[in-house]
Amino acid sequence: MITEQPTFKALADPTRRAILRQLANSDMTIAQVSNNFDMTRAAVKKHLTVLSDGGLITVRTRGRERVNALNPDGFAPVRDWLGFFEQFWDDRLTDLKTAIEKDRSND
Amino acid sequence: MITEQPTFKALADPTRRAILRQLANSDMTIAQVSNNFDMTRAAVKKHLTVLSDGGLITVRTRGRERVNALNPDGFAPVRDWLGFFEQFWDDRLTDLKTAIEKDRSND
DNA sequence: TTGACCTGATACCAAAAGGTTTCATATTTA
DNA sequence: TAAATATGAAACCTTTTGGTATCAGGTCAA
Repeated sequence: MITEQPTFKALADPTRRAILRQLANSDMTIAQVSNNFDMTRAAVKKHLTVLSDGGLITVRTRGRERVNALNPDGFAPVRDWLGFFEQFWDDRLTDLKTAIEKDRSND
Repeated sequence: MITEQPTFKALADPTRRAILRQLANSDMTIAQVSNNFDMTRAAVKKHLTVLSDGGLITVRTRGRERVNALNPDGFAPVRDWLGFFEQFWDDRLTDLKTAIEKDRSND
């Protein structure tokens, strides 16, 4: 609801996740990214816009080109969100352990 | 493309992520989950189906009720996917460090 | 058995998403 | 300057998505 929504939305599409993997290897212009997918440049451009909105990539201008680059920090919202659950499970395990210890002391 | 798509898709909706947080606290029937959201039971049921398809929750029958529970293992595909990028960045840092060391040895 | 209760499933709707086509604009470069 | 290159943006189309309303079926309790 806060600001994590654009990130999760950006990751929901398989084409966009594939683009991110491409960008992990090297920065690419829109045309370069387009060459790797079976769709028009306009469609790829839309995906790049969504990825940018989600903070997962950055775009810099180089002459008439736009160079897209992965933004490692953009993954933070997702990692944090997953972290909530992991923390939760850790706490649950701790509680379970405590309960067992307590039960043993009652023997 | 493999089997991670249903998981990412399930996480893309804010209502579904909210449901997961609810289920982190305790297992709930469809009716119980519905009480916490401003939409019909049918709509919530659809969301639960998507979450189940994504492997993020499990559903067990208890009489005439369906009890929905969080499935911790369901998050693995997302963690693994994120892991690829983290591994990648680690390698990049290692390469950078190596390059710097090599450069220094040339002084 | 008979209601009351919990859920499944279907039909239907409006809005969003993913694509394409087309045209305009900015940069290079011959 | 002119042509080629790289992109932005808008209009349009089809499918998916998130929701509702409605009805049928299984389960519990009096």
